[in-house]
Amino acid sequence: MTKVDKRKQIIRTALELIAEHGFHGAPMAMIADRAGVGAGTIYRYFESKDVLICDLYKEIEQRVTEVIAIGYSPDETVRERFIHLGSRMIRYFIDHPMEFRYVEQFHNSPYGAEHRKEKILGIDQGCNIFKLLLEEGITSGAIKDFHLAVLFALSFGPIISVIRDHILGFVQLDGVLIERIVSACWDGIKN
Amino acid sequence: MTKVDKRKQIIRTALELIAEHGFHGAPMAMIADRAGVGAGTIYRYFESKDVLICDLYKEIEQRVTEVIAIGYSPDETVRERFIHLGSRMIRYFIDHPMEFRYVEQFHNSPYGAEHRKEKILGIDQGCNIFKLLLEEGITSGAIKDFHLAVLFALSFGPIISVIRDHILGFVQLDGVLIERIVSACWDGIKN
DNA sequence: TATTGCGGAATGAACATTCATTCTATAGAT
DNA sequence: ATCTATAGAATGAATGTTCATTCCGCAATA
Repeated sequence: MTKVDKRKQIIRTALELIAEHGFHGAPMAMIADRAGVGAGTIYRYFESKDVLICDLYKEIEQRVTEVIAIGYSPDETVRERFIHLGSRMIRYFIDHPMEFRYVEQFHNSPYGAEHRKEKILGIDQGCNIFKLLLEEGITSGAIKDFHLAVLFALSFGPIISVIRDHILGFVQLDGVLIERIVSACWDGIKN
Repeated sequence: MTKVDKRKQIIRTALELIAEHGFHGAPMAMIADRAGVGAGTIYRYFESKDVLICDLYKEIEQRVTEVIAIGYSPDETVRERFIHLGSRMIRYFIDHPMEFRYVEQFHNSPYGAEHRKEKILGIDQGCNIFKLLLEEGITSGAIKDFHLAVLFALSFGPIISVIRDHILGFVQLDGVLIERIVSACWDGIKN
């Protein structure tokens, strides 16, 4: 196995185990075992478990950002673009349920709090497109004049919730339903 | 200290420590210490840490259920009742931020998965009023005909999200804003 | 042969839980 | 009223377990 492969293998295994069993149900020894490497080897690629966890998060965040931006056209109406981003996000996480579960775990942990603080201060790349879109909507009068955090809550809150329900098997989402749901979110924020 | 007081003290301390530092940042020894009891004493009241954690959750759930039902009148319109429940829930958690953080931690943990499964099978007392209200809304045509899980997502998703933002200091919620937000949620689910 | 990467046993810290002991409060005896 | 016996509550040091991390000898490669 090459160096790059080994790193990938470790990251992939960590994702699987942590998504399924949580940070504390995924000991380094188990990750090493399932990844087919020695326990010590992980430390050649990641300084500590914390670093591994954070690096993995960053990788996922970047992948999501890239994917939801595909096919995004500034020429469309605010509503159309909102539906585009919302739908793509739901689709991405439905196709990558482990990444979703991982991200959720991350957000609800000490790492998440840290992460949020950084985001509110600096530039949050992850939601940048969304942010710009919502701001444009407020300015043009298409969207209710709420604080940005509230608009995020009204948009992402249901989306996250619905993805979780799908992954847990409570609902079965398909293309039509996804569109209807994102459209309902839009009804919540539109003027 | 009486027996009842001691139990209360242990539960209260567990709530504080776990809300702030997470399940794994709140060792039994620390809980005992801050509660002013011996480490072994906790085990006279709770069989294990797991039981303590679950009992505490149940207590919070019950308190919330009771409080949001106050002043609820079946005579009001579906919309009015929806606003009532949503607003009261936001208010309750704003007034009890530690309970909110605790509940969030609980939901995003192995306990939470277990809990969800039980809920979907049996009678979930916690959201029973909400459930009945939404079902009535669907029947009467006041609410969009979505799967119940989706309606829950559209209603609670933003509410949870917005409470968290308030507690973290991103937004400052007041009576007017709360009403506007819950009203926006209603716009999302109404027909 | 020298160098680099690897594995996995060894280490030590952190924790939940236990249990032998101490304390406390009540009841009965004097 | 005072003293003693007893049950049950409380205690916290000791235990055993579970990890993250380190370390050292081995193997592959150059």
